[in-house]
Amino acid sequence: MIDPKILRQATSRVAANLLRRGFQFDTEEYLGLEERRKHLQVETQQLQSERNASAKSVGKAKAQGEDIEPLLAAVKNMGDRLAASETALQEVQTGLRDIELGLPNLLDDSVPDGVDENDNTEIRRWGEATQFDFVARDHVELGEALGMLDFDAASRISGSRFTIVQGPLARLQRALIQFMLDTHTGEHGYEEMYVPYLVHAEALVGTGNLPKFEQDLFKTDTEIPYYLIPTAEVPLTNLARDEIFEASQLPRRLVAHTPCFRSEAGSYGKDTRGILRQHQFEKVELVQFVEAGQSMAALEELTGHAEIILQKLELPYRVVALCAGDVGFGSAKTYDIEVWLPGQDKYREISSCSNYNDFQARRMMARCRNPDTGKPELIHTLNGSGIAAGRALIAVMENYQDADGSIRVPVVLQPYMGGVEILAA
RNA sequence: GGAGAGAUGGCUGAGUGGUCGAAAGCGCUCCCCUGCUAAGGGAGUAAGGGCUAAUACCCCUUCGAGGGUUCGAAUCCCUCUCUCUCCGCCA
Repeated sequence: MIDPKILRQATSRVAANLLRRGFQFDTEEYLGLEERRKHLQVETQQLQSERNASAKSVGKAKAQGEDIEPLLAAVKNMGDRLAASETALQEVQTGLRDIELGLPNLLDDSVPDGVDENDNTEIRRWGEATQFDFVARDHVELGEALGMLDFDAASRISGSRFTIVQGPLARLQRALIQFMLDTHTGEHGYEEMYVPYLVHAEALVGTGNLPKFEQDLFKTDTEIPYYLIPTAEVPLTNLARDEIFEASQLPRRLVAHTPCFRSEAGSYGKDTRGILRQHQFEKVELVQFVEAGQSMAALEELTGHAEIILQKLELPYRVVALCAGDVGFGSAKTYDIEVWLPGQDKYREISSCSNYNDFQARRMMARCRNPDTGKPELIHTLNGSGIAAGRALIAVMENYQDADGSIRVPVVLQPYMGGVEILAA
């Protein structure tokens, strides 16, 4: 959520910023409601104040044994006026909140202009696109030939966009996850967390997934609905909900491995081959809580933490800064890390690192006590994939393939593979 | 799944219709005293919001959440959620 104060004091500036995303902010509607809100709120609070004063005087008179009937008569109609005013106010406030919850975050000034992924800016590259002296196979071909990826079985069990990973390849995915967790906890100062995979709606409102993106989520039809998490960002970031941290507790760095569940509504026909885009995939997620003012530096740092995973795996990648039109709803600035996939002969997203500044913090009341003023202030939240394990598995398969279709195990993963160095049929 | 108890400020814990946003203690902050790794005295110490140039006044809201009764609700009524204890079941 954008700071309501900024919203009402600098409405046109906000609208101009959001327009960079291609988002049309109806300022007329907003300002109209805001004007009504102000009027109604002042009026309601005035009536409440009168109500309180008269109730107090009734109590006082009664305590002194005076006749309270005249007093009661005097305030008789006040209740109705107050109730009407309160109802009207609440309606307007609900309307305003709906608008505010639907507004994307303000973009940071450093975000490049552009409308879609074609306008993203490459920041840096690491490594050289892998070359083979044979025709590179993609992970589907490799996995099926090895007998370690089974799409038919998965579709019989669950339908499309699911996969069965078998044997050593399943272990390789687990090795990737273990390796990532160990690296982030051991070398980057993150605390490992185990978190719920089912959350209630409020948690998703906090991160910005609701109310706008319900169609992307899986939802249970239990009496109290649960949503399957689309990313560990949701439970991890919500750990800051209603908290007031001491400055000494920040920055707080959290990491969790979870499965992620996405309905992929609206992505029909896109990436239908292989395990690139699944309803269920494994991911190691990084989240940071930092003081306002620290978040841009933290974004660089967090992105670096994700990059190191790829460097240690010796997988070539590039980092791109998402352009204004491609930055996600709640993010102020996002870097994507794209790994080289020989099977597709291009770079594909394997991590997305975002600075949400106070956007999520405001929705979930996540604060930190300013040591100078003693007052609570909103923290900034960041998150990034560190990294997507399913896609990392693809990247390892395709970059480490040999002419005979076998797959070498990256050196850093070998300790996690019980000495296995090659996956072969 | 069955039975019972509970949910109050950073913590413990009073408060069953009227100056209660809330006693007391602990903790914390500041000041005073004190020649010693301590004790004593005093003051202060919730969050959100409105108004505003203002982090100044003033005002509103909040005692798990949501409704209701009332001139007035932490206190009474209803619904829900969560926590704890016991029984059953279970990984």
